[in-house]
Amino acid sequence: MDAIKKRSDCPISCSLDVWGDRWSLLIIRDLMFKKQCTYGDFLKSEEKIATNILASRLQTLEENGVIDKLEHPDSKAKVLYKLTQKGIDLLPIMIEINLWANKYFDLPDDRKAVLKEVKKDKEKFIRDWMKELKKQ
Amino acid sequence: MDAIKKRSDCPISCSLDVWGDRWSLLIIRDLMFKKQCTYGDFLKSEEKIATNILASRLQTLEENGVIDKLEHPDSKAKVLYKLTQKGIDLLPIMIEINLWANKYFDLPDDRKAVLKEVKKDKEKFIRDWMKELKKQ
DNA sequence: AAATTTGCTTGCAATTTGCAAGTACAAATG
DNA sequence: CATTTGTACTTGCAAATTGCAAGCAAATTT
Repeated sequence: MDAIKKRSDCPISCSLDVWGDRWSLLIIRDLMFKKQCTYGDFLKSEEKIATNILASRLQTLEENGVIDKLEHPDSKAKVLYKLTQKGIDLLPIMIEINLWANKYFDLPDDRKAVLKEVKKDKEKFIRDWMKELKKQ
Repeated sequence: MDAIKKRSDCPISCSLDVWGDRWSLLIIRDLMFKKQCTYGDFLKSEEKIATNILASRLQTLEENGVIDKLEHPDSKAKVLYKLTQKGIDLLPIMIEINLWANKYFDLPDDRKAVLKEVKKDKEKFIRDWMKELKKQ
């Protein structure tokens, strides 16, 4: 549906064409924290994404190979969304966004605590978290 | 004009509220490569941003302290835009986006070459480039 | 069998985008 | 010094996107 409409060959531009809107990275964030989410999980997030926007973003992210849909083990009515390797590889970007935000916004204490950990050994943190995300 | 309409206290969400649209990071990219740009320079970029969108984004980025306007030494008709420290601090995010894009898109050769350099010593690359950006 | 949950889709008003044209001021040109 | 050109925007408007509310079909629970 959302055809591939590359604006240029610039890496930043290409990346933005995939996830450069106000919502996609929040979906990806949810999947990084929670590993797997249902449609309803995304709707429950703090930012209150509209259901039609969510459906549209999930489709685009899937079409671009960033996320995957899979059957829920408990119920055919539910759908599980998870990150692909391409999605998992966005983790370093996520971390850097967090670190930037930590410098320029006043974040909730629990977030600040995590970022303190990140700073101790960024490489290791990313490596460990990626391993976690790949587990399933 | 664009009032501060935070969707949540999440660092990703706060960051997206500042530069999370299809154009802002391209403006920031231009400033990272070229250090200083005029209004016309931005318009010349490959992605062909519309002039009204450009004006609106420059204003929002300035209001959020990411970029600064300054007088052009040669002419009062020209305006120079540059990154603030807050803008310069987006460099690690930019680098990670580049590295991700390098893994999943086929980039122009010159870009690939730079990223090969980056990978040799990411920390140093960022440090050196930041120093360059701070020079003026 | 009826009610509820789940993952969407549909309709529509409001906002945002994108294109084209216009404007005001500065600077260069003749 | 009058006119053209350059620079940084603004304005108008159609088209696309967003966001809210309601609807819907299949699966599950009661």
